[in-house]
Amino acid sequence: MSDTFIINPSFYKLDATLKKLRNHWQQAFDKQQKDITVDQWLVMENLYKHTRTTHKQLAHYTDKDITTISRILDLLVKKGLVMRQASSDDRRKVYLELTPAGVDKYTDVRPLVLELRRIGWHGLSEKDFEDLTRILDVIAHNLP
Amino acid sequence: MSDTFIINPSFYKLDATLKKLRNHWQQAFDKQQKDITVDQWLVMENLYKHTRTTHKQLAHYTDKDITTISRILDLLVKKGLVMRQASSDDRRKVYLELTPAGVDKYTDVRPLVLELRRIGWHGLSEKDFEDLTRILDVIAHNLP
DNA sequence: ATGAAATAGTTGCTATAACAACTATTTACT
DNA sequence: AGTAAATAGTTGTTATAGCAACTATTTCAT
Repeated sequence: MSDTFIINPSFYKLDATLKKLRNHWQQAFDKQQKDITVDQWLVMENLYKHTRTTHKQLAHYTDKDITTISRILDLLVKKGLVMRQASSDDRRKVYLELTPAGVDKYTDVRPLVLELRRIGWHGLSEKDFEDLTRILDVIAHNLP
Repeated sequence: MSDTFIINPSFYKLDATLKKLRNHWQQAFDKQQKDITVDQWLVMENLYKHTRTTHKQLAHYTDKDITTISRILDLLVKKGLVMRQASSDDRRKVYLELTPAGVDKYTDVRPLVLELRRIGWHGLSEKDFEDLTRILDVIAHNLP
């Protein structure tokens, strides 16, 4: 990689694209009155996929800080979409579960999310997807 | 783009990589006691490049919300790195300028930033850089 | 010339992000 | 057994992000 590219900002474009993507998703959520944020959706998606999950595991799945997970869950619990259940085998642990209302919310929002992904990838090939994945992996791997 | 890829989360990996990148930069800044955040650095870099800039222009350069710019500048002004100057031709406008201390900070931090970019791009080719740029542009262009 | 609309910037509010400090509990060591 | 270390989770604080509402000023329309 020559210095020409070192001169260019490296995370600026990533940041700008991600913000645009996130805002587009959020506006679509808001327009359809889903009453949920993009990150709350990401958390719920993982709770749907992984049952009997702890805060720590969820933080790993979503690549979020455990403190951030704790606060997002506060909001989801307040909305009645998620339940916290104290573990009996290890009393430090708290298991997380979507409530019936949470499952309803998931099935309600899911089609919109698939459509948004379709829009985001429009005009890109599978090779592009693989390249993007690989490049991001290399960047992440370059960091300790 | 087949449905296989639609199933995969689209912004999750972008978000995860960006967070890792940003944290690595921040930790490097902190370790060398640069006493500045990554986004504050991005703002200063643009103020160095573009003289007599307004808040609005700076928001455009950095792809940040003007309210975010307003608050980042509050911090930079408090640190004595940036000066706000009321415009005489249009009294709504405020011109921004690095103070001498701000220029010193810029020249102090700049080499570290170049090194961090070098690390981030390690193992990637110029073609990778071009592909990444193109793919991100297509994604951004897919959104209204 | 005057009122409406547009523009530049700030402030209030809520959400996400990261670090540090904290509580409670469990595991490991001797 | 008893203490130290590790682990799960919460809370406090600061920064960034975005929206809405606001002030002050300028431009536009008639």
